[in-house]
Amino acid sequence: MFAYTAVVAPLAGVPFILHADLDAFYASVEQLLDPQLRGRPIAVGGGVVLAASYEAKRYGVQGGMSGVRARQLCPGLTFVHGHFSEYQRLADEVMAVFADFTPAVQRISIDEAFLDVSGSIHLFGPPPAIAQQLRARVREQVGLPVSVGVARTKSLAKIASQVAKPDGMVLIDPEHEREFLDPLPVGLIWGIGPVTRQQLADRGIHTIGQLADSPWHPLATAPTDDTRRVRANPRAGSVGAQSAFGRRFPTDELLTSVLGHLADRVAGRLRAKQRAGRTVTVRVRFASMRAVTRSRTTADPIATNLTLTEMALALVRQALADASPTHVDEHQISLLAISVSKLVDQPALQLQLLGPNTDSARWAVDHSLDAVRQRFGRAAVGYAGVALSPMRSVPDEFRELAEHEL
DNA sequence: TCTGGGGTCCTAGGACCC
DNA sequence: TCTGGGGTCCTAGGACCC
Repeated sequence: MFAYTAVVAPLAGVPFILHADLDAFYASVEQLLDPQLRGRPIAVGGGVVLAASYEAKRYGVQGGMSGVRARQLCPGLTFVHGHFSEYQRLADEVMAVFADFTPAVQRISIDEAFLDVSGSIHLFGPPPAIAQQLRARVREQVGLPVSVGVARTKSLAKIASQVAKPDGMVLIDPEHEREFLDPLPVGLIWGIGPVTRQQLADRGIHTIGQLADSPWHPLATAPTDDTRRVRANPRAGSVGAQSAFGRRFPTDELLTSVLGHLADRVAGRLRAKQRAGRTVTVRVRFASMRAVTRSRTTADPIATNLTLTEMALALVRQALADASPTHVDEHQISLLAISVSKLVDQPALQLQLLGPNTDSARWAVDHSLDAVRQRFGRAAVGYAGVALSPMRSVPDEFRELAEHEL
């Protein structure tokens, strides 16, 4: 790992952004909770690897990989069950530490955040010193390793934190950005994934410097041109849920049971935050892995299980009817998803004032079920016709960690 | 052994209005 | 009969991120 150690004199008007990223977060928490796991290759999960420790990553084990494949790559791998509520609690503690350094904290997932520290310099010193204090406090107070990138823009800070991993700090000096970036692989740029990386590689472009000097430069906004601000607590623009279930024929039983379950999750989250949405989108993935989407926008916002289920069912049937499978693998489907967007606030009071239309009656029913669940737990009331889904590949607690604030 | 689940953003075409 | 251009909303697909 290399770092610019020169302390940068704060340039007037130059913003300083930190990107702080907890290292192998779930796996690090498991190693924190159980000292016997420290220094060993571990994976959280079972059938699917949800997270891997650095010791396991060295063998090529990655999140999303099947457990079988992971064991092939790393025979000494230890699987542990996740302590999901601990992940949330410890990550929240880390964010609280961040907030001690600046109010301008934008959390972008459970385990990483941007901080604008431009206004904190007079309190804590130059940005690299702030980054090191922050890392030390997270280590002492929470016990977890965190890597931090320091730079003039969000994109640059994000690149810097990746270079800093594991457990390091990297500053990109605003006066030497190109020198720093040029030798790095293009894949480090936020927004350049496997597809774009391959397209660039086909044209002989592998480094950021080569990209900057090429005609394809506009493919991605240059990290140095990034003007996005650190925004505290942006609200989610959509809510969704999906379920993968291997290959199955799209029978009425399958569609109603899976869509009912998904609609229950999505609409329940909307009601819990007094929100509703006007656009319903479904996604159908065939056994061939080809996926299609169908969406519909309504005049009235939706937040009830039954209305959402009905709309989703109609859209999925439409998608299946349009498909006319030419491929044998498109007679069966492997995933269904529901997403609701164009969200609006919908306080309960406001809904009651709308009068006794169908959806407000449904809303009242759902709302009382929500109340029962709040008191006695989710399992207390099953959705009509939906026993607990027999094909859940990932625990609900894990799903909840990925949910964004509505 | 086929490849989980939560999101965001961008593009492009068509409908519709002025 | 044929013709313009701008703006907004909706739909579908896809890349990407954690």
